[in-house]
Amino acid sequence: MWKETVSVSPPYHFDRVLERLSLDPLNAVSLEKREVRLPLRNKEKKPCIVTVQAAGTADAPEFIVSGTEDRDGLMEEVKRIFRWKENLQPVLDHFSATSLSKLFEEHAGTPLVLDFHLYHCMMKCIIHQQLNLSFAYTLTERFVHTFGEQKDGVWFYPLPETIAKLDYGDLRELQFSMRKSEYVIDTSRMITGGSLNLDELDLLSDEDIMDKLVKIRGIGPWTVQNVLLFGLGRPNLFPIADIGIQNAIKRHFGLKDKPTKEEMLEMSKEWHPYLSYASLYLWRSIE
DNA sequence: GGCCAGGTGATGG
DNA sequence: CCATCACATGGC
Repeated sequence: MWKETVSVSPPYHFDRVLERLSLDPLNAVSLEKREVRLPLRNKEKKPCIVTVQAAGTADAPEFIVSGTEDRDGLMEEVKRIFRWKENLQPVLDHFSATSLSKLFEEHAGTPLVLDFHLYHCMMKCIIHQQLNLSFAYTLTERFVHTFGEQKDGVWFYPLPETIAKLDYGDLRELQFSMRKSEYVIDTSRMITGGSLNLDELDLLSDEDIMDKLVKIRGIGPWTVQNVLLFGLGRPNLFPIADIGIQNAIKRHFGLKDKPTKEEMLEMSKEWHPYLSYASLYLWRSIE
């Protein structure tokens, strides 16, 4: 058993993080205890639960992180997932003079929190394609409950090795479309077969990752942008094709119709180089 | 019941 | 290269 206290640069509003995590029924969040139990894997891919509990405030953020083994490796994972090495103040300053200033006042201190594993992120993005959020969560939940594993009440995503062995029919039974079944299983087979190495992805630029991943059947620009954003934590992504972003912009600016791509590109110019935060807060505004 | 959903690939010009 | 369409199914 290990336990560590970590201080983070303010502002960092962890209760908002928990609130967002709790939207996904798969996450083991306790708003009362101000904590989340994370399903992480150590280097041997063994499931390890790590608990992250808020001990401070948004202006003096502090966390108590605890686990049972592999302290150093898992602490690094927690810091990566919660972006504890970043500082949100420059982001806040940047947006105070933009068309999103009100949004950034409202969500001040909300960090970009990553999915717990890159593979999970990729599968989740494929599953979420072209589905309403509610049904998307249902499908993801079935996927994890059927092929993942549970430990002390925390669900662990399946490994690519497990999914690569499935038949398309196994996912069809969970009400995946045939196409979605193919995308999920075929991509998992590429990973286990060695033609797609997720561990090397973070060494590449956004553009190189885009070029590499869109070649894969079932992975288009929207999916890659989401993987860059929520899988790798890249700071400057704006998923222009995303219906949620479009609706959020329409609402934020009081537009009559959804914005065109050209309008979105134009208004986003002043948001560089922090487009990912603009995207995140726009999403938050309609959740 | 009809339209839309945090898209993508296939097809046809 | 660009426009259009099928895809599966739930939610409203």
